[in-house]
Amino acid sequence: MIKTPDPPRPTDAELDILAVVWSRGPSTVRDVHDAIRRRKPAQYTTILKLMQIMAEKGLLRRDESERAHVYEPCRTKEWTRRQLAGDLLERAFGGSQANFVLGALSARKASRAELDEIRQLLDEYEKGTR
Amino acid sequence: MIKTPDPPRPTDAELDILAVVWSRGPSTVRDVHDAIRRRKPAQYTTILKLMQIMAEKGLLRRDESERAHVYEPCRTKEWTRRQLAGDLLERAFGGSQANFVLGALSARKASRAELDEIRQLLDEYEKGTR
DNA sequence: TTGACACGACGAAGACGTTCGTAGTAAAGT
DNA sequence: ACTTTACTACGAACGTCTTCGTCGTGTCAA
Repeated sequence: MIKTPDPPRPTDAELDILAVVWSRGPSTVRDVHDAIRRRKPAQYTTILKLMQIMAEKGLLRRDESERAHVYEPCRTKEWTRRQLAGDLLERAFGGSQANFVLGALSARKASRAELDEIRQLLDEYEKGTR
Repeated sequence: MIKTPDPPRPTDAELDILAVVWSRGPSTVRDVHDAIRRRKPAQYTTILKLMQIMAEKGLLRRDESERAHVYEPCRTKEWTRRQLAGDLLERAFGGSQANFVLGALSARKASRAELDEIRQLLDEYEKGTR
């Protein structure tokens, strides 16, 4: 059984691309380029090169059966988010989840609905680990 | 009134140094080097260079009145954590604080005490914004 | 068939991050 | 006085990230 090694933490530009693929599903370079272009100027070949590198790194996998290759993430959104959150949690928050949450709340004002959502999430989490 | 521009996001190596200064308070290069050395091999001049660069960037400020310069953060731990959390929140979690919290919880099992701490934090947060 | 177009491959440049060796200098010990 | 030690400063090397231009090739329409 082949154990694919964990891909490295995505860089900033790579995360932008992942965000597009997460929301769009399997995408071509053109799809991603069009999406990113809406928010900031970017050359097509820049996105292409990045996605090729991401495929090498194991962040994306690609289907070459069509002329325009179709890319999708190797790892789920949840897996990658967990890695990123865990990394920041350890490195900047000393592993304190409470401080981590406080960081998120102080970064941006949370709505009432959002707070309720978090509370519900905590309840379910506790239920699951009990 | 002079408005010092926000310093850039600290890099990985820079965050290691900030973590030391956060826990130790104002420190010399030697202090930081000794602390970091305990966890991984590092040359003294590597730490020195990094801290000099951090001072240029506005991440650290230094007091040169003593022979061994004393460094301290320009921004509070809380400010920097807020920046880092906010950055990751937007870029990897689409701004969803609930998903952000879920990421933290799934990265590492939370103890009962930690969950309670988070709940209390939510209550106080809501009280403060009401 | 030929021209316009879309696509992937590739190389290279420039910025940045990280590491370390060397040099210069002041202080402290012998 | 002289040597050793503890600092800072600096430059250089190396890798990584990001960006872009160019090339070759396949596709489609006139």
